Amino acid sequence: MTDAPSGTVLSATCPSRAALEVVGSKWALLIVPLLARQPLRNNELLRQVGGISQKMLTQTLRELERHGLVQRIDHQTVPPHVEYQLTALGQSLSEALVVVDRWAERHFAAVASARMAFDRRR
Amino acid sequence: MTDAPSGTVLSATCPSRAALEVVGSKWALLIVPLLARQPLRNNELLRQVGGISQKMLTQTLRELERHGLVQRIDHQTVPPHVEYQLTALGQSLSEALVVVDRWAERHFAAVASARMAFDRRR
DNA sequence: CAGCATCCGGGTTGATACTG
DNA sequence: CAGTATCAACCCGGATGCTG
Repeated sequence: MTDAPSGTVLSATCPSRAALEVVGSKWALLIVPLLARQPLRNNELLRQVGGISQKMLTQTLRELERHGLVQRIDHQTVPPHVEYQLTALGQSLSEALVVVDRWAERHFAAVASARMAFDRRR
Repeated sequence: MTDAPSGTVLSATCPSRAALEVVGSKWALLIVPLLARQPLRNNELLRQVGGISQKMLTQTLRELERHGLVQRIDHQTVPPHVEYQLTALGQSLSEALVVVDRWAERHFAAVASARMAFDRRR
């Protein structure tokens, strides 16, 4: 990402930026809350997160792992048994996301109707 | 988006999904908190949000407006003077986002070092 | 079961130029 | 100042097929 030319401010500041990248991912937003409940395996995630492809799942999980939010636990058995669970850092994030989730649930209707009203007048 | 085949659950549920789209936008996450402080004009946003292009800015603002989060105020003057400010709905969202922002600021270092450690072992 | 490699179509983004 | 239009580049993400 091109770094902010001077004049950029506060919440748009570099530090938050980097961490916000994590949140920017549509799928991460869905996966983290799921894992907050309990560790899950690849296939379970595949099922529970509707509409995600195997590719995107692995990709997102890797990214979450990379950012220290998720821990990959390979039980080293045949057939393979791998579990994903949140790290302490991941859990702290999930607590923040819960707030957003709650907002989404509470205000979903308002957003939907705003959108319909807006689209109608176009 | 292909809708979730049965078996999908809770936070991955339709309602949250739709509202989460708003949050999914990288730029919205930066713009909303900025507007929470005070209404801003196009150019001010362009400056304060580092790295965004005019196109993306307009596009994101339209989307936020469409979702009922931002209100566009055209003062009908020459030269043009347009301000963007959060609606009540937008402000309620910003409160949720503040939590995420705070998380980002607080845990930025941890994320960064996790990433470096991860990348090193590749 | 978990996951990688590959191909590839389409949506998203940036650059540039132009309008009111 | 605020914004649109256009075009090309790029990357995302799905589908498929294969491995341990």
